[in-house]
Amino acid sequence: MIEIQKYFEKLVDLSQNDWEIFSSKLIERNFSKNSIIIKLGQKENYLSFIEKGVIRFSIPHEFNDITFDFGFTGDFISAYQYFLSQQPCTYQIEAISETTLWSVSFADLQEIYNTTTIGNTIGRLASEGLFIKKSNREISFLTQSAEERYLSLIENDAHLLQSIPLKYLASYIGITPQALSRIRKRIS
Amino acid sequence: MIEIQKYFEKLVDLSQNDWEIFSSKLIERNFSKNSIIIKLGQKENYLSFIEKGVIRFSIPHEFNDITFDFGFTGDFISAYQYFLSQQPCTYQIEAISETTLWSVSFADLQEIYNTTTIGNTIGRLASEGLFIKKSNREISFLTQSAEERYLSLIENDAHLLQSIPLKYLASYIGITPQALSRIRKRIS
DNA sequence: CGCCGAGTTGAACTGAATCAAGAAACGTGG
DNA sequence: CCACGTTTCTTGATTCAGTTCAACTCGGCG
Repeated sequence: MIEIQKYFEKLVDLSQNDWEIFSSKLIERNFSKNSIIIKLGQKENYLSFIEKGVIRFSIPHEFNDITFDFGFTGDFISAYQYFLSQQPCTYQIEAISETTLWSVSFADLQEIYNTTTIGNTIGRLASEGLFIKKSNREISFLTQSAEERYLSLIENDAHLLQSIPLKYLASYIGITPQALSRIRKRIS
Repeated sequence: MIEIQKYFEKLVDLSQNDWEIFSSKLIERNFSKNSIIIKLGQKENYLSFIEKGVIRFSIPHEFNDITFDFGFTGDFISAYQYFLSQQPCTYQIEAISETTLWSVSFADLQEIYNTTTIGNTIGRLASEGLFIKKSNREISFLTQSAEERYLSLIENDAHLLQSIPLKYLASYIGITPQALSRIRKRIS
């Protein structure tokens, strides 16, 4: 439970009591490479913290699927709108590498909201962070070329991207694997 | 104050008391066509409801600016991440048509959170709605062509878009005004 | 060993950008 | 209320980034 504790220490002033309540609700979940964390049509019952690993979010589209997001060690992840609404997911989450998650269930999170002073802060930070991530991505689609999007991607997370197949990166950027292969060749 | 009351009646069960507290904090603000609601670099002090009008969000980019969002009658709007963080805005909000807003200040909203049972629901609905809007937009950039994005745009808000100059729509879709002009010609 | 999916490379094609010029609409001042 | 200048929209010609289809290579795995 090292990473998640570090995460909170950096962000908020967590009392011993609050941390004990919160951490007692955390469930460790392990996923092997290429296994599915949330299947299409399932309910999302967890808000999860990535202790270790890389995951991808995808939606089915025509014959392939489209990768629209990644999660790395130290990120909070969830099929968030479906977690909140408790409706079946229209997308899928899977582990790209060996992954360990600390997960809080929907019911336990409600309890945390009610019994700790930090609960609402956690919820707010989660949704705020997700919103900002999507906002930045919107701007990148409007202002950057595919090549520029690729460059800012590797600039931020160069080492993390080693483990991600090119075809997923291409999809995330919004181009075909062929086009990304040529971009890599051109800039190298 | 007709539209905003209708909005809440549809969504949540608002007690007479809560509504009185909430509505007593609402400030009416009027903007003429092409006037600026939030200037670049300003602090966003309000979460606002559009009683009537059309607004656009833009960021400066090279010589023009880029329109990345619109707000219509019945929407909640704010430079939300800057409202939350109380940092200076990196984008601008302006009225495209004659606009009336009902605005709650940051300080008053904190008070509403503390004194009404509905406060947190309002905050959650606001951020949830904003997150879902951005998520849908992300998918549209990954799965749709410019023409398809234009078609789904006019499908949803055909009448509202009459008042919006083509160049803003083009920018929002992610293409040049010339390209949108040609798309319109082709599909008409 | 042979197969299969992932990545690379090539050639033809296409949607959109860019540069440029003209037409239409819009607002402002006389 | 019209005349003028400015901005917005349209249209054309050219260029370019990325798609599509196809063939080939490479590495992992049964």
